[in-house]
Amino acid sequence: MGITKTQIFDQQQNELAQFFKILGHPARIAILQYISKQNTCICNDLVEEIGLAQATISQHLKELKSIGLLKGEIEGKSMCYCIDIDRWTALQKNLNSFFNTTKKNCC
Amino acid sequence: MGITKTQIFDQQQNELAQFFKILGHPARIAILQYISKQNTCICNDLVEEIGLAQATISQHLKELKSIGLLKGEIEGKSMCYCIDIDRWTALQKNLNSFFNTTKKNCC
DNA sequence: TTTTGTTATCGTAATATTGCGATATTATAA
DNA sequence: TTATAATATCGCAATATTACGATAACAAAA
Repeated sequence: MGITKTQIFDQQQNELAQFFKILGHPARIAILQYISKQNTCICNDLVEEIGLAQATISQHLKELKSIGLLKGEIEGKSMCYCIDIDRWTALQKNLNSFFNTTKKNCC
Repeated sequence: MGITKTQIFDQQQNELAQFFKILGHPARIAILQYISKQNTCICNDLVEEIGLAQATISQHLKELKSIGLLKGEIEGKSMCYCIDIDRWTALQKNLNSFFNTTKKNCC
């Protein structure tokens, strides 16, 4: 066992859970917060700023990219990772929609 | 390794990540959605509705309770699990605050 | 008191995540 | 071309999560 039974849930539930899951790590929260403070972002900065190994940071960036929250552009010999505003806003809207439609009380 | 280095992040980052993490499972999303549709909630219903074993559902409920999203009241010989509206609203506000303060673009 | 129904907890197996060193890749600089 | 610097990927070890059967706990009904 141990495998999440995604097949018994619908696409909306799986997608929503996936977004939440990716955001559910303090390093990834910290990365997003740090990037949003900068005008440009280089991974190397993050290694010093966050305090995790370069390989680990790279992995977290990859996951944030996987849900479209970050987009990376090659800039010289380093990478410029940026928050994708359109995606960011869409995600926020999505989450709020979940919160607003799922809150009726019962007892 | 494999242990998340919570000590290198601040409380706000860890808490936020914890909320996201708990919401990051389709079964827990489905549970919240189902509860919000009902007027009362009994765990037994959930087992049939969601399609996971009773022990598994109970575990997911426990996690949702751990961040205060659900409160359970004993009602006869079954449990009435409800969404805690105050907590729910506070959490939504919290997440929106994160989204609003963390979105400046760079490139 | 005994039975019955409901939920919680324990123990365990399967899988996923986290983190890092080592190494590959890629682009500029020398 | 050969360094050099930045980022990505691989492989692995440690830990966490997911799921479930078995069983405990507990309250109402018989």
